[in-house]
Amino acid sequence: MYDEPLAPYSNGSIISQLLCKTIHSKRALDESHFYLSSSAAAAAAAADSGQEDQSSVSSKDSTVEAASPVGLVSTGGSPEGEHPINDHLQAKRARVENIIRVMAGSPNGRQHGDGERSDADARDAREAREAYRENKRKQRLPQHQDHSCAGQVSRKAGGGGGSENSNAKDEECHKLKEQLHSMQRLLHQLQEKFLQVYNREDPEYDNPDEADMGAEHDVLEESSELHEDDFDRKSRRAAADCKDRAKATQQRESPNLQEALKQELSRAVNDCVDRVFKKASSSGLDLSPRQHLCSTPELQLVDRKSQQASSALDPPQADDPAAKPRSLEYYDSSEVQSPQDQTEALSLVVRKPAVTPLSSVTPAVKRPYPVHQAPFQFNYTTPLHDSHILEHLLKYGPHSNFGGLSCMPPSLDRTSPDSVDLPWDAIAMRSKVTSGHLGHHPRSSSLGAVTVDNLCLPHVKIECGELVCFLTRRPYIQEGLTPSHLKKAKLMFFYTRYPSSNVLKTFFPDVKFNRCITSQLIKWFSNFREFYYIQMEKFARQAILDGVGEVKDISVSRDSELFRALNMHYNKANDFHVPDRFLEVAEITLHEFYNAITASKDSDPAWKKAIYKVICKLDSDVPEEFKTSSYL
DNA sequence: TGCATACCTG
DNA sequence: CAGGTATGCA
Repeated sequence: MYDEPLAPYSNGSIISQLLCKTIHSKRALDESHFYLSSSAAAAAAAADSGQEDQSSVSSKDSTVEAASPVGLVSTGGSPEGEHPINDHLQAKRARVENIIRVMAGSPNGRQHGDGERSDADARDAREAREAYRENKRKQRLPQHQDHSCAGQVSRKAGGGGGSENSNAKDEECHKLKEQLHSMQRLLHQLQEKFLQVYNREDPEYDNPDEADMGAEHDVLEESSELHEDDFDRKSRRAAADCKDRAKATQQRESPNLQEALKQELSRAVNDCVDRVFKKASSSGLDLSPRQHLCSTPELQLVDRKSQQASSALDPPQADDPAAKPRSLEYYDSSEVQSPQDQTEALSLVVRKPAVTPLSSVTPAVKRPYPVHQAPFQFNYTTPLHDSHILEHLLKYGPHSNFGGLSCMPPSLDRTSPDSVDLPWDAIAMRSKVTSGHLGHHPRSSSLGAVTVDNLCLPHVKIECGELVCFLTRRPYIQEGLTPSHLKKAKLMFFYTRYPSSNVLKTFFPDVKFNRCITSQLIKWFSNFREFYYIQMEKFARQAILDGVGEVKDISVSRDSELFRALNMHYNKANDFHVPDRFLEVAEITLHEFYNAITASKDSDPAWKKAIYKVICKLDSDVPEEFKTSSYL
């Protein structure tokens, strides 16, 4: 949808085009306040939005705005309107692109120049932008305001240009505005992230809510030689700098804005990279990306299926329907067998010798990133394009990646054979352990999401809720019972109606048993029995009502109504073959009820107890397969 | 008493 | 299915 309107500006990336075309109109948009905190912004925005179509007295920004198809200078709104300022804008374009490149990879991450930016790059940028906007659309309520604003500008433009020739033009204008919005959001997010970078460098977070987000803080803190006051001063100064610069640039010309952006972004990124590496190296951490981030089975799987690598390794926006189920399988199959190993789960996380060269892991990478690249690059050993990385950065910020890195154990047992393929779980758990405050923290889900996303697990697109679910219910030893456990219990009921606590512990090895959990499990089976016996009594009475004269005339087969009722209850998905023995037991139970009822024993309040006593002896052994939770 | 289970209810 | 209550046993 963006191709068409941008076609006339095809010699640059979309980012360039957008910047070139519309960066000066930013103040007409609702997010203009991003650059400043004073009323000047509102005034400027109001002035722009209210007058730009009526007067040419507006600032230079408005002049540039005119370069867009809706402007005054270029009457027809043709692209030619740009030419008078081409050099100027191209210089800015190059700088801003450089900013993005700096963020997307290391300064030397890009190996080709601006002129080599391909259509693919532009496409990636567009996709990233779209995906980003898509994400934000769900997160931001005031989003519709953006659209209305854009719509206003668009309409306004049509009238101001005096050219009513086209809905098409309006449409294009509208699209451009939307794109501009996206870009501005991107920039907005960029600045926010970098402000956060500085803020979080403060060992004493001002905002405790973000404490768990700053897992890197733990790392930095350990070996930090900087005095707390230094951090404090620095962060404050940086924040103030940003605001001042933004304000200043708002009031001055756009080159300054870009310069400010460039400087802030570059400085923040570089600073963080340096610091992380410095601290990491001084504390003996191995931040080699391959060791930590490319050793998941998913990636290896992808490696084997290199043809599908690009799609499979696409960042989260590439929805892979099979992704989550597969992840769950990995999880389930990788559980530890012994509850005692629980504390060892940490060591299960990232291991796999992972000496695989980066290039072999990511065969699609055309320009492999150096090892000493920007931190967020660490987490992308996948053939991501800059735009993807940018998106990632915008979504989670460099800190997020630092957080992910810092979640990595200081010393990994890379030779550990029981490499577990569930980095997110493991990481989450480690985070819980190392940072100690992940547990029920409201922001824990964010960290989890970030961590997940940083681990080269593009297929692991986990919603916050799901992640919380994971974090709370399934480290390697289960602390709570899940629907899967319930299902398993139900299937076990086909074998045992009265499982002992030992049996339960044996067949739920991934559950950390405590009094509560045990009670819950026992309660489950109690409920199962309850339903079972209710059905038995019901069908027994029905048989009697139906005139069945003899017990032997009562049988239970897979076609029986009774069996269907039971199967529906315990094996709803009907994906489990109910053992014949269960049919036998059911038939016996039915007979017991029939006999008792026909013998009028049901007048005794405790008449069922005798039946229970019989049935409880009919339990069979639960198959060994049930011991593996992956059986589910 | 404390625990386990059955029974009842929502 | 879980919570609450009742019952029975050691």
